[in-house]
Amino acid sequence: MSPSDTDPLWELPKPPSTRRVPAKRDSASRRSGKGRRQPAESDPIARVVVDIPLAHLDRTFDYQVPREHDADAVPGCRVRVRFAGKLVDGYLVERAATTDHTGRLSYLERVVSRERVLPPALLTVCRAVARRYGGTLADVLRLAIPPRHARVEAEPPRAPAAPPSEPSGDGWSHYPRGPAFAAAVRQGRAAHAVWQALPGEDWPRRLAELATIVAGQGRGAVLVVPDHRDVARLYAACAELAGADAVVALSAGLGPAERYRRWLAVVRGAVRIVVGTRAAMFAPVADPGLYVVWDDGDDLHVDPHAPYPQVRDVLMLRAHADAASLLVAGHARTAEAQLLVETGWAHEITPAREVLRTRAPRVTPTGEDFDVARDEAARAARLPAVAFEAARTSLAAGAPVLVQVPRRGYVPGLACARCRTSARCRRCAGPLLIPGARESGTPCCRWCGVPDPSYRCPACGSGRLRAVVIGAVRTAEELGRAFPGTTVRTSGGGDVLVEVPARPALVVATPGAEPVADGGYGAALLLDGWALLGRQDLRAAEETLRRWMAAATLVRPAREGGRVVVGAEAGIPAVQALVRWNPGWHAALELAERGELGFPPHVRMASVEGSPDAVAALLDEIDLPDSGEVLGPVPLGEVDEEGRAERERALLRVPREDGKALAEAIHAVRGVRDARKVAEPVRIQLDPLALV
DNA sequence: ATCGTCATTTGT
DNA sequence: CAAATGACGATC
Repeated sequence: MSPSDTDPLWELPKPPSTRRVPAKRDSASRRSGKGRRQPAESDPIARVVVDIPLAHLDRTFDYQVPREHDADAVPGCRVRVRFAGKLVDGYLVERAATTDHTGRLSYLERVVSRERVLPPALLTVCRAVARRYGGTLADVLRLAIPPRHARVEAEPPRAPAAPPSEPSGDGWSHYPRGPAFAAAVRQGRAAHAVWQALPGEDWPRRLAELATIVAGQGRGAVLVVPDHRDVARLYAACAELAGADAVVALSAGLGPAERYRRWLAVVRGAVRIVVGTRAAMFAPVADPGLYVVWDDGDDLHVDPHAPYPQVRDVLMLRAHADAASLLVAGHARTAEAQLLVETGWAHEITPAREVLRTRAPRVTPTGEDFDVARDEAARAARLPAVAFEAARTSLAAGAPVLVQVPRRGYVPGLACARCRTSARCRRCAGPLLIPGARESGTPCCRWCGVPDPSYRCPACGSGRLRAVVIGAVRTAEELGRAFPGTTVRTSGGGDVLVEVPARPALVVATPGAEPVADGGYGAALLLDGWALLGRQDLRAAEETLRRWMAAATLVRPAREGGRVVVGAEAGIPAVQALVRWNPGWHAALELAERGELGFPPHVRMASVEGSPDAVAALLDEIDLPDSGEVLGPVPLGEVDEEGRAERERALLRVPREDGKALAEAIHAVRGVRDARKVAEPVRIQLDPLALV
């Protein structure tokens, strides 16, 4: 403690004096020195979570509360404590009268501020998330609580918003179960639903209606979307309906001051509706009544920091803990969401078939043997005739055309040369690849490493395999030449358009970066289906459909001429699902298939990644439940002549019901390794999204 | 980083 | 056999 803490005059300039300064410092330091500190009279013990990411220190530690900090040391506040000789940050989670600790207790070094940044409900959530992922509470708290900004904390607090008047929620009448869900939310019942939005649906408005209903009841709502463009749209809708003072937007890139300012408004209970990207999944709204995740299949919903929590899963934990409603929403549907439906945990909210017919665009598949357009320039761009015609018609009608092109950098995989079925390992059903990304050689399983020199396609019996390579991205220029005189705009990478006007233009976008078109696109061309579907990833089909639907939903209804041309064979389930606009059917298929192959979400998996020695050591130490399996390890990245790589990965697999045991095993093995100060890092991720 | 514990070495 | 030294592990 510095003298300035006990002597308010310390830092003021002092008149010249003959008094000896050291004498004054002596008395000040003695007053605050260790020997002189007195414990608070009531509840002198503070239980503290220290901000140290070591698994064996993942518990609370007891300290004494010095009498002078008695009033400030409130549960949930930030503190500084001396821990093993070092000053570290921590959170005071509880005041108590007694301690179990037998040794001497240190005093809290400092109460950073009285602000209760870790209220009990947030602590409960963070503990649950840490348990769920086999991670530490300190790691989760870092994701959940933004860094302090002292000046912002000292500002006058934001005035609490008055409950907004309730909207009608009529927009939900297009969905047979929609009104019932809205009513359940209004009545404060814990309703769970998986919502499939209509094509062209004003989904920000629909979600804003639900959030406003909840806020109207004086309760809170947390709505999480993939990126900041979605945040902007959803925030605007909520602010319009509930009033700007009832809503905050939380997204990355706000800057530390503004981020903390808005977050403080939430934790202080001044706002009822939080709209944000993934970090907002922890937003500590008061009295939560509704949690929403939009487009839960988007990989942006996984936080890239340990323990890598996923938004849908965290919101499920919260909804359960708070007896709040949960809405898993999107145009498409993940296998995980389908599991919620099939187990009866959630109801599905799907559009009425007759409404769907009036809203969906007309979808035309065009496989590999398409008729190339006769037009010379279109031929050069390798445009199928139907695609060329659809685009030309749209442009002639004055409407923009969306062209979806894949991002670069997908890992090529192997598929049957005849029927295109993905090649999978016969032992563990992992994806087959030729090591070293070479043209020829023996295919090996990417998961368990077992070579399969005599692979035969289980679907058609063919023994020939072909690499599914990513086709060259058609450049905007190439397309532009097929439509001379047409404006070509691009959206993707670091340069993402939010909206385009209702004028003729070609809009070339990568998945996830499609701008919204004023009045809708006249057509969308989804031309690189093979590139998307051919990715050697567990989620390739689901992900492809999700991206197609995200693009197709921006197109006008068929009866207004809206057309979607998809560059893939009509027989492929994902194409069928798009044509019939039935993502639920596809998700059910996907889920069933994953069940047969022993994949998530029927099982829980964890990936273990690091140097070969480190991975081997960890696999040796981990105490898996009897039902657990180890797949691999297999090399990652470049492989030398003997098939060795710098890094390896193994997968752990358990039946779903043993997920808890898997998380506990991961936490335990981390504890042992951290305690031994094993330097070699191993990345352990539960429920990894990519299982390439 | 620092402290306490416990085993080992050293001094009587 | 007691005191000094040091390795180790927990860390309030």
